[in-house]
Amino acid sequence: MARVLITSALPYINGIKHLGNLVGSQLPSDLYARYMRARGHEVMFICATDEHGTPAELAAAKAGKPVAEYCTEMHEVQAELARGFRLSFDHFGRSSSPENHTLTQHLAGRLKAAGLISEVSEKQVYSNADGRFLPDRYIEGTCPNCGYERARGDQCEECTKQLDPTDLINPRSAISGSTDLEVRETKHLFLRQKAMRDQLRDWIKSKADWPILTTSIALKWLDDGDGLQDRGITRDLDWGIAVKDGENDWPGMEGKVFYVWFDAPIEYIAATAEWAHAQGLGDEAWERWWRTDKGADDVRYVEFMGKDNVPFHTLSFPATLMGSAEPWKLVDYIKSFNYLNYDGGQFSTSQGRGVFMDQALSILPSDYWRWWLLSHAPESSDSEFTWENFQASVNKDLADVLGNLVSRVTKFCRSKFGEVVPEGGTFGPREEKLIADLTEKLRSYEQLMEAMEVRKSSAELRALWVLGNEYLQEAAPWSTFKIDPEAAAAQVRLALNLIRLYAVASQPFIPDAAQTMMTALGSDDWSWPGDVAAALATLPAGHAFTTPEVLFAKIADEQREDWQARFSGVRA
RNA sequence: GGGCCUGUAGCUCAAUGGUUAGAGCAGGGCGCUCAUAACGCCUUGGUUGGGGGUUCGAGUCCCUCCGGGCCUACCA
Repeated sequence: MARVLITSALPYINGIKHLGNLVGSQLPSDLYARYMRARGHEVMFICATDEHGTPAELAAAKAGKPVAEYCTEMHEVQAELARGFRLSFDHFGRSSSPENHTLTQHLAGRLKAAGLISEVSEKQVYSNADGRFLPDRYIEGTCPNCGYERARGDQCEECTKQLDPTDLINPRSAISGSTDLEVRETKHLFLRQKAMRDQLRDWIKSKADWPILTTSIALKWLDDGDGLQDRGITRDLDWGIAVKDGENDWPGMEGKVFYVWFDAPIEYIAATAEWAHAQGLGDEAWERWWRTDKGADDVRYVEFMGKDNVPFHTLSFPATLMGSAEPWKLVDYIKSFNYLNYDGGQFSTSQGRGVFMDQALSILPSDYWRWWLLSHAPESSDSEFTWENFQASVNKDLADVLGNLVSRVTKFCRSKFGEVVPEGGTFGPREEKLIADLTEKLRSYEQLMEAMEVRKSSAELRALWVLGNEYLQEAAPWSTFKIDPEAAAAQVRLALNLIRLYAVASQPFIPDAAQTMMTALGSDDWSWPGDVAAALATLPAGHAFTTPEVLFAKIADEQREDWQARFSGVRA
């Protein structure tokens, strides 16, 4: 048994996430966590809401609520949706937790002691009307290059020229529209990543098994242009983790907070501490996952994220942990994803385009979404959601191939033998062949799941289901029954046991349907089918079962058209 | 501008430089009747975006052109 630490990129707090966010980190990490648990490994699966930063403050202001209250509410909303999608986090924390405050301040203090923090005075735009410093992209104005009137302070989206906010003609606040702006001097802390460049490069180069998407992004940041730059890790905001040197004040940094990208990854660790404390356990309970001097030596740590998060997880966060000179557990494998597009364009939280998690659950059970999203995960390139593809895939894979198999086996048994596993008969060459085929496919499935090959795993699982239909067609117990009822009994006994095997194997993808199958069979035996022949003898003759309702109702054309129309515009 | 990824059947995707480029869906044919008109078997369908090159051999490596996407450090 191994110990596996799994983290999903933290969803930002400012609203309900769309399906593109879900498939990029939370869902595949859940798939992996469920599979690892199913194989008997000890798993710690961590996620949290990322609650700091300017967008959180603005979203709270828009909602007319204090930011702390807004975050508490949105955290609960996101937690409820996570439960709705059956995301099996051991803990779903909050980056605003006391644990994260303590740990972030502690690590900053360690970095300072190691000489890896520099103080830099710089000029930033301050908006008197908004009462805050404005990040570059929250300043709008006319592009001096192309004349586009809604250019942002960091870059003109029209001509793609990179800008400085002071370049803009007629600059104004993107928040309030106010032109009462001024440039003020402010002091910030920088993480001296430049000083750690060689150390980081050596570390990344040692990760030869990482996806190319992950390493190419990291190496580009390390070596592009002038190479890796120091990164500002503080901001002039009210909401966040106060800048401190461990438990001590940091002279000159009063009223400032750490930048969210400094404290967000630290929350992976802090959330594990939150978990320990919530369980009434001591610090050693979480330290054995994160401190190599306290038991984390044998932990395998895997991170899941969308490609936009890669620089922070390959550079800043490792630099933070390495630079602390404390024995923190570093990531062993980073699984990164491309983007899921929606019907010809991008999903967009800010524009309300696409299907959001709450809407998805309001029209169909989570298994439908889990199956489609995972079997179409954007691994090698961006992928696209269309309602036609969703309907076709779900109907064929879930309703026809798996659902109907469960239906035909249980109903046939009920009509000929009653709702008990039938007795008598023996297995012949056909059954031997089935067991051999199942074993081969199952072993392949295990390898793919181990390797986090999400789409390929789903295809292999589906192939496993297909074997059941092929067997039934060949064995044809409905014909056998007429001339040799005992032989038919053996065939049906095998088929019923096959359903249990499918429940176990499918559980990481479609947990609810798997539970329904298991419950219908009157079993609670989730042991992994290491030996397929033995697994197919789990339910003995005479064991009672119930015939389940339709496992997956098909999506009708009218439903699809209705949803297509309903989700064609932007969210209200 | 620079960098990275990507382009394979109508659609979604596979294929350590090595037989005749494969699956699923969709289309066509046959079979079955237990089942959610489901399932099984067979089958049509490709100048691997264009062009050039390296090689005994290229979807794969190199050059170039065309299309799609992402990143480019103060959104997170």
